[in-house]
Amino acid sequence: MTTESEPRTESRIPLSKERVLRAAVELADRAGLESLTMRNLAHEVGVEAMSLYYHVANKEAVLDGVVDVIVGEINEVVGSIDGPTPEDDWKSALRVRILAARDVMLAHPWAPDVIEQRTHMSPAIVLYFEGLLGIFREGGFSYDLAHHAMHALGSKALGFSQELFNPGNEESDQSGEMLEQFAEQLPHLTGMLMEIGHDDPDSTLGWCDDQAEFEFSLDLLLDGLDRLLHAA
Amino acid sequence: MTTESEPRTESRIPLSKERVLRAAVELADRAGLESLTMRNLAHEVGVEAMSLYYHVANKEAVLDGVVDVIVGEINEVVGSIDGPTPEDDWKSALRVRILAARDVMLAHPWAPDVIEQRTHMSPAIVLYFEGLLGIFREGGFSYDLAHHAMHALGSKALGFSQELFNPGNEESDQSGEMLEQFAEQLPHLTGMLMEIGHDDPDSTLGWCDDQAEFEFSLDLLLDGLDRLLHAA
DNA sequence: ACCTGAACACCGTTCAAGT
DNA sequence: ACCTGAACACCGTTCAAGT
Repeated sequence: MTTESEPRTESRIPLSKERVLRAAVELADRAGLESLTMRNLAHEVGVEAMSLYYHVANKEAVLDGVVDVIVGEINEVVGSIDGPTPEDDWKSALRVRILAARDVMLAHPWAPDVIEQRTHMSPAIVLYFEGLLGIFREGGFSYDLAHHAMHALGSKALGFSQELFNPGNEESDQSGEMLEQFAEQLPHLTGMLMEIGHDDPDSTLGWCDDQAEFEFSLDLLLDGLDRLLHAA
Repeated sequence: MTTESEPRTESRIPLSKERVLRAAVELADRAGLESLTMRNLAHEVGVEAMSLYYHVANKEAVLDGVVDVIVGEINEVVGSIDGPTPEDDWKSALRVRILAARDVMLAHPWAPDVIEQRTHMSPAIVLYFEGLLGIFREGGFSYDLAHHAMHALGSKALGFSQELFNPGNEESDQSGEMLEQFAEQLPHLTGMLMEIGHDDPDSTLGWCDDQAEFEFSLDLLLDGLDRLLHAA
C-alpha cells in the first residue's frame, strides 16, 4: 500500500533468505501453519509470490529454514543454562535442557507439525543432538546405550510429544458422543473419565500434551535409562 | 474404459462409502499417501471426482474413514490373540497386542502419517483404547496410573513411533555432509556413528523406526510402568 | 541483481443439471 | 437415487520479461 510514500527503513533493504524465514515464523505464529503459503508469505514481506523464489528454492526450503530458525532459538537458550554438570547428574542436566527446548516449542505451537514433516535433519538439529549426546556420554553412557536413548526419547528430545488426538472441538468429536451412547460397552474408558475428569484446562501444545503428562513420560524414560546405565 | 462392455460383477453394484474407503486404502498402499486425491480415488472406483461427494462429506471424511478401516483391521487381529492373561502378566499381554498392531501398521506404512493428522478419535480407536485400558486395569493399575501410561505410550500404543527424521535420501541429506565437513565440531555424533554404523538395512516403517528400536523403547516404558505399579 | 505478470498444472469443492 | 460437466477459489511453480 504505502510502499512508495514513506521509505520505512526495513522495507527499503532488499529481501534476503533470513528475512523471508523470520517473516515465515511470524506468519505461522500469528495465523497458523495453514496460512503459511507462498502467496501469503510474499505479501507479508511486501513482495509478489514469485519473488520469493529468488531467495529460496521452493516451499520445502522455507519449511526447512523455519525449523532451523526455531531450533536455532533452542540452541541459543540451552547454551546459556547453568544447571548441574552431566558428570554430577546427567538426568537433571538433560531434563533442564529438554524443558528449555519445550519452552521454545510452546511459543511456536505449530513447530512440531512442521518438524515431523521434515525428511532430513537441519544443521541446527544436528548441533542440538550433538549436545544431547554429549550429556549422555559425560553421564557415563556407552555410544550404544546413548543411541537407544535418543531413539527412545524421540520427539521428547526436542521438547514436544505429538499426542494422537486433539481434545478440543466438541462439535466434531465423535468420541464424546460415543462414550455417552455406548457407555456400557466402554466400561474402562467411562470409569477412567469419571474418576480423573480429563478436562485439564491447560493443554499447552494444542494437543492433550500438557506439561504434567510430558514430564511424567520424560521422567519415566530418564529413570528407566538410569537403571540401564547402572545395570551395565 | 470397459465400463459398458462387460458387466464385471463388482463395477455394476453402485458405489458405497465402504467401497470408497477400501479403494482409498488400496490406492495409498500402492501409490503412497500423496496419490490419495479425490480425483485419483474417483478414477480408482471408475467414477468422476464429484460423485464421491455423494458418499462421503469431503476429503477429511475419507481420511477419517481410512483410519477407521486400518484400526478396524487391528481390532480384528488383536481380538484373536491368545497370549497370557493380563491378570497373570499384563506386560506380556500388552506387548503382544501392541506388536500385533504394529504388524498391521507395517502393512500400511502411510497410516501413521494420516493418523497423526487426525484431530479426533475414530470409533475404532476408542474401542482399541478401551481394550488397552482393560489390560492395565486387569493388571492392577489404578485409573490414574493407567491414564498416565496411555499418554506415555503415545503412538506406540498403536504400534508405531514417528521418528523425527528419515534416514534415506542421501542426496538431500544435509546431515551426512555436515558430519563429514564438521567432524571435529561433532565429536560425539561422529564417534557414535563410527561405533555403531547406523546403517540398519531394515528400516521397517520408512523412518529410522526399526523393530529393535521400537521394542527397546516399548520395553523401557513397560518396565518403568511395572516398577511404578509395584511401588504404589 | 532483484523483482514481476501471465500462465500452467494441480488441488478440494459447489452447484445446477442430467438419467 | 445416483452420477456428471463446468466452474470456482485456491495451491506451488516455471518462464520470459521487466528494471
